[in-house]
Parts: sequence; C-alpha cells; structure tokens
Amino acid sequence: MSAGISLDQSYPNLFTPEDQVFVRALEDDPVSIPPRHALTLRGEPLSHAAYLTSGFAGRFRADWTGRRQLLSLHIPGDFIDLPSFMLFRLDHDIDSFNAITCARLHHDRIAQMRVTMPHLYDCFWRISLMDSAIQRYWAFRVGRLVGRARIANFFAEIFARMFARKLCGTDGFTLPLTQADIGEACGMTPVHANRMLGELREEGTCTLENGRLVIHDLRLLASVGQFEWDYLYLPPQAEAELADLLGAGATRQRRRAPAPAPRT
Amino acid sequence: MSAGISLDQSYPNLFTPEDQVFVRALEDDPVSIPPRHALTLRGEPLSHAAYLTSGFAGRFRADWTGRRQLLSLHIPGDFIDLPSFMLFRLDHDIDSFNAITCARLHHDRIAQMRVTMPHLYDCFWRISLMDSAIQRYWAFRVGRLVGRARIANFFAEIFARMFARKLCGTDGFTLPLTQADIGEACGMTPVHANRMLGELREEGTCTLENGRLVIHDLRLLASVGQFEWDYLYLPPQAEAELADLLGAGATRQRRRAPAPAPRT
DNA sequence: CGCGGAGTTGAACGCATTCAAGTCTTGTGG
DNA sequence: CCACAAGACTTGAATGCGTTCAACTCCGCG
Repeated sequence: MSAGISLDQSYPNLFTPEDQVFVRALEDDPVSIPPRHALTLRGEPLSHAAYLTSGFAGRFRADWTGRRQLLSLHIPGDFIDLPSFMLFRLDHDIDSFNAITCARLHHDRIAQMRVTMPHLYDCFWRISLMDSAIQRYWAFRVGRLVGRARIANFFAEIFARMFARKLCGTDGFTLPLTQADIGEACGMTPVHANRMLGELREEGTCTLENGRLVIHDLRLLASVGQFEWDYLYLPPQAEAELADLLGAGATRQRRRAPAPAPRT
Repeated sequence: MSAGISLDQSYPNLFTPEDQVFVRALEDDPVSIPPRHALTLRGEPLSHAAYLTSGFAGRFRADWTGRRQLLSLHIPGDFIDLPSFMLFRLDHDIDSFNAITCARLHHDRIAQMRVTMPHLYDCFWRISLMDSAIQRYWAFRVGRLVGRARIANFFAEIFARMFARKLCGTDGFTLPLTQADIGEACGMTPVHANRMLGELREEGTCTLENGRLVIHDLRLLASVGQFEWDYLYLPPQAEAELADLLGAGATRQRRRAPAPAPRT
C-alpha cells in the first residue's frame, strides 16, 4: 500500500491548495484490487467515484463473440469512473491490469461540493472531459492508423501522460500489459500485435518487455505514431517539454487531403 | 430557418420546466452555417456552447497525410461543443454536413447557472458525459467490428438516437452523408464503404440513397451491427421501445471469449 | 454541352487474421 | 530439485478482408 499519487500531482495547476485539502478529507476507505480483476461491471449501479493511487486499469467493451476492445487505459492519478457520478451506471467494464489501489469519493460528497467548493466541483467536470478527449482520440487511432502506427501512437500517449505526471523519465516506463492486451487496445489480434512490436523493436523505436516499455528513440516513436498531444490538455509547461522531447509534431492542416495518400 | 428542436425534446426527463424556460432566455443569436462548412477549428478559443436546432454536423481529426476520421456525428438537438465550456478550446474540427442552424449559450451564462440553476448546471455536465459515452463506443465500433458490421452498427446508432428524439419513424431517416463520409466515419476507404453498403442493400438490410437511409429490416440491421444501446443513456421508455424494435440484443457476457471466435 | 461530384465495378496487391506448432518463463506440487 | 502445467511470446504458411488504382456510369448544374 504505497502512499500513492495525489490529485494535485495528477492535475497540476488545476486544484487550489484548499481544493486539495478539502478533497482529501472527503475520501472514503481506499480499496485494493488484485491483478486482472474486475473493478466494476457494465450497468452496475455505483455509489462512489474512484481514482487510482497506484497501478493500471482499463475500460473494456466486448462484442457478441466475447472479444474485447480496450476503450481507455488508466494510469496512477486517473479518475476511473467519474462519469458514474452523473450517469449512475457505466456502459463498460473496468478491470485492473496489475495490483491497484484507489481512493474513493462518495457521490453524495461530490454533490455537496457544488455549493461548498464550486471551483473544485468544476475541476471534476473538467477532469471528466479531459478523460473523454483521450477516449475520443482512441477512435482516431484505431480508425485511421495502420498497425505499427497504432501501437506507436498508443505508447506515445501513455508516455506523454506518465511523463506529464512525473511518473517516468524519457527512457521508458512501467506498462503491465501483455501483447494480447496491446492487441485489445489497438484493435488487432495478439499475433499481429506481436509482429508489429517486433518491427518497432527491429527499427530501434521501443521494446516491450517484462511489464515495462523501454523507449529507444522517443522522436521516432512519436513520428511513427503520428502523435500529437493537444487533446491531453496538459499544462503549458508540460506541453513545452513534450514538444521539446517529441519534436514539433505535424504542422496543422485542414480539409481533405489534396492527394489522398495511402493509409499510414 | 425552421423553429427547430428544443432542448427539452432532445433530452426528455432531464430538464425541469423551469430549466427549459431559463435556458431559452439565455440563448444568444442563433447562427446558420452552410453545408460542408467548418463550424470550429481545432485549438481555436471558444466563447459559446452551441446546440443544433437543425441539420447534421460532425467532429473530425486528421492524420498527417490529411485523411480524416469522423469522431462523432451530431443530429438535431445535440450539443456540439459543450466541452469547450470547461476546456476553452477543442481538440478536433467540427464541420457541417448539410445546412445547419444552432442556438448558442455564452460560457459566462452557463457559469452563472451553477448558483442560480444548479440542477440545470448538472444537466449540462450530464449531457456532456452522455455525448462522451457515444464517442467512446465509436472506438469499440471501429476497433472490434468488421466492415459491414461497422456500418450497420453506425446506422443503428443514428437510428436509435433519431428515434429516441422522435425525429424519425422505423422506416428510415434523413442522413446527409456521402459514401466517402461513411468511410471516414467507419475507418475505411470510400470504395470499401461502397461495397459494404452494396452488401447491406443486397441482403435486405438498408439502402442509403439521396441523403436518406431507408431501413428495410431493423432487427437485421441491429444484429448485423451487433448493436446495443445501453451506452446512449436513453430514458426507460425509449429503451423499452428500442428493445421492442431491435430485438433483445445480446445477452451480457463477461471475460475473454472461451473460444476466440473469428472477428465478425 | 461539358464539367465535377458521387457512385460503381474489376483486378492486383498487401496488410492483417487464422491456424498451428513451437519456445521460453514462471509457478506449483511431487 | 525436478516435472509439469499454464501463460506469454514467437514464428511460418495459407487465407481473406480491405486498399489501391483505374476506368466507367450517372446525375445535376452552369
């Protein structure tokens, strides 16, 4: 049971010191969940909103044959089911990847914040929308990019989020996902995920081994994945650091492609 | 400039009559946008939140070659950029499909609602999350389903949303999308979209013609698309009607597939 | 009458899936 | 300490879904 990451560390520049103290006081008993275990099931009524203080979790939705699509990956510091405060039930399952601990806020206490701590209340809305933006970008990733780029883009995002939260350096980070998980995240078979990871390794981009992603060439990772990070809504300082590390990104372009280039 | 759909019609059971009157009074000048025109650009600072009173619009994100992925399709009654209230800028472009009109609420006025109309303020948060759930499901669609199922699932969703809002009957609805648009929505080339639409037509599921989707067999459409609608967070009555029209849907199943069936 | 956008179709190619057979690692029990 | 089972990872070969390229039709519009 590590001390864990605080909300203030997770979302710098968002909370006031008073917010931080206040929200700490509202937390109910923390919970621990073993690896590869369900946190919440689709449709189940929820009474608390939880955020990860350690470990990784993901949201899943399965097709009628039982094959799962990973819809989001949550890293330490993320709220994992904040939408349940407004929607009461979720439309997907949430599972842990490794062992996790989370702090919990009862919905009623969040509701009281609307009057007592309006700024904090707004922060929660804002956080839920930042989370949604990440999930929206997920559709772009699996819809528009080819296999290798999908995985590189996925890795680049997780790096950016971990790095912005100071949970890792530039050389890699803990990532307790199997190749089958990568497949579920990026909409491909485990076998194909394996081959694409092999290519990324061969070309000197990155290596996934023993629950850790080792990054060999950060700029290459970002460019193979066509990664941009505006959708993460990071504080200006973190954005600047990322621009420095990952390269300028693409220059912005509008409208349909002049010459519809082959899918990359 | 038609009278257009009201928020109350769009989200039945959500607003109180007072909410409805109040929000109407806050609306700024409505705007009209011509077909195939940009509403907002990625990164642009916004001062208003708009909702569609008529017409269709979509959110897009392009890869580095300029090819676009449709991230969401907005039908009359949808808020299209409500997240901008909390995030100030958007991470994607918004374009019209046909001619649209929208009502606008200044961010400052929404902010004032937090004290004056707390219930209404919460409704806006809730609406933004219902919208997010739709966009999250988009990742499932393009990540897990094969071509024909992707399109059928997409059509089934639009039908469900239009029908729940009483904007169409069971025989079809206005859908001002080209086959190229369908391709951008479902993550495939226009050519392949054409072939898949041909199959759906041949097998008696539905026909897309002249900016209208004609539904020949609603249950078939839903089953080909493996469509479920829990993620739409519709009022109970609409859910019951849909269950009646579309069939029971799949019985819920958890965990990985016992025998990993081929991708459908 | 000619242009452009949307839709359609055929054929070749290639990315991704499927099936299958392996290796390697890890943890468990004899 | 070793045998064994289970899961993760790897690799090859065949198949097939989707893309690409290209040509052609249809239709509305200037």
